[in-house]
Amino acid sequence: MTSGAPLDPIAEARRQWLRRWPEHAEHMAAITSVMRVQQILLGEVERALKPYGLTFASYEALVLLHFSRAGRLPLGKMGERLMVHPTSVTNTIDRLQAAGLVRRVADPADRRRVLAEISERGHEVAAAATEVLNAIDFGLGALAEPDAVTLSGLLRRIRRAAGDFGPEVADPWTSTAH
Amino acid sequence: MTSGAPLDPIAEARRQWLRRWPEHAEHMAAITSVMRVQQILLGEVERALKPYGLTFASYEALVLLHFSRAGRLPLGKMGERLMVHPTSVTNTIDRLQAAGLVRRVADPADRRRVLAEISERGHEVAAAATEVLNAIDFGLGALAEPDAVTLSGLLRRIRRAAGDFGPEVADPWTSTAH
DNA sequence: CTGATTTCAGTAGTACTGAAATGC
DNA sequence: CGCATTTCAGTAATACTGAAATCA
Repeated sequence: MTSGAPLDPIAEARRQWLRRWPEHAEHMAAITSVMRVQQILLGEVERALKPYGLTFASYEALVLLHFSRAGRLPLGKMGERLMVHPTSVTNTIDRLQAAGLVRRVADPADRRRVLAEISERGHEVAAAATEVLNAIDFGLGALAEPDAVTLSGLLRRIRRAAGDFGPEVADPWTSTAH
Repeated sequence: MTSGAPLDPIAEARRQWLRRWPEHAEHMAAITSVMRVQQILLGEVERALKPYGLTFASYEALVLLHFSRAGRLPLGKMGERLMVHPTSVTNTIDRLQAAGLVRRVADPADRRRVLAEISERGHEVAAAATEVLNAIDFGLGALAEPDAVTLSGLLRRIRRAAGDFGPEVADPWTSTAH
C-alpha cells in the first residue's frame, strides 16, 4: 500500500461531491471512510495474526469457541453469532480443523448438527492471539476509549437499520453524543 | 444473511470482553462494528449497482474518470486516488474495458504509462449509477448528515494514524472535530 | 412430508507476491 | 545503469448461489 500520500483522497472526493450533489457529499465521504478504515484495520490485525496462521475471520471463530462454556458450538449457531454465511462457517472451520485448532464432533442431541470443538492448542493459540490483538488495541490505538464508544454507537445505528438485531431491551451504548 | 437476530452479537462479544479485558472491550467492539458495517454497506451498494454491472470498486474507478478534466488518467494515479494496489487497478480497468466503459490509451508524454479513458457509455453509466447511489444515501440513510460528518471525522483519525495522508495544509473544509 | 442443518461444487471479485516487459 | 510503470502468473481468503445429503 502506498503510504504517505500528500493529500487525503477522501477529502478530495468529498470536494467533488460538494460541487454537484452537496446534500449527498457527507454520506459519500462516510461510506468511503468506512471502506478504507476496514481495509486498514483488517491489514493491521491480520499482520499481527499471521504468526498464528489465523485470519481475522478464523480468529473470531476460534475465540468464540474459546469463550464458550463447553468449548464447542454447532456451526449454525456460530454463523449467527459471527454474522456470516453458512458456507463461510464450513470453510472457516475447515481451515481451523486443518490447523489442528478445532475438530468436528457429532451432536448427540441432533444428528443433523455438527459441533466445532476447540482443541487444547486452539485454546493456547486463541489466548496468545488475543493478547497480541489487545496489545495493539485492534489497530484502534488512534482512538481513545470514549471515541471508540461513539464510533460503535454510530455504527450500531446503521446495523440496526439493516436489521442486524431486533428491538433491544436495554441499550449499553447511550446514543449519539458529541 | 440471517436477518433479524434476536440480540446484538457485537454487544454480546463486548460483554465477554468486559469480563476479562475491560480496558480493551470498546476497541474490540469498535473494530467488529466497522467490519460488520462495511459488509452491510457493501452489500447494499452493490445490490444497487448490479443492474449496471458494476462493483463498488469499479464504480469508484469509473466515477474518478467521469470527474476528471480530460476523461482519462494514468493507472498509477488512479491507484493512488483509490488507495488500491497497482495490480488491482489493472484488474478493475480490465473489467471496465471489457464492459466497454473505458479504453486504454497510450500516454504520449511517457510511454511507460497507460491511460484509462472513459467512453461515452462510461459517462452515461457513471451518471446513472451515481444517481441511484445518491438516492439510497450510499446505504447510510440511518445517519443524518451531522452524524455522517462525525463518523467520517472519527474514521479520519484512524486513517491519519495509518499514514493515509500527510500533514494537512490549512483547509477549513477537510478539518474535523478534535 | 416439511423444514432445518451442513456440505459440496462452482463462480466472482479482491488483495497480494514475485517477476517480467517496457521505457524514462 | 537505476528507477518507474504496468502487466502477468499464481495464490489465498471471502461471499455467494444452487443443489445435495442427512435427519428431526
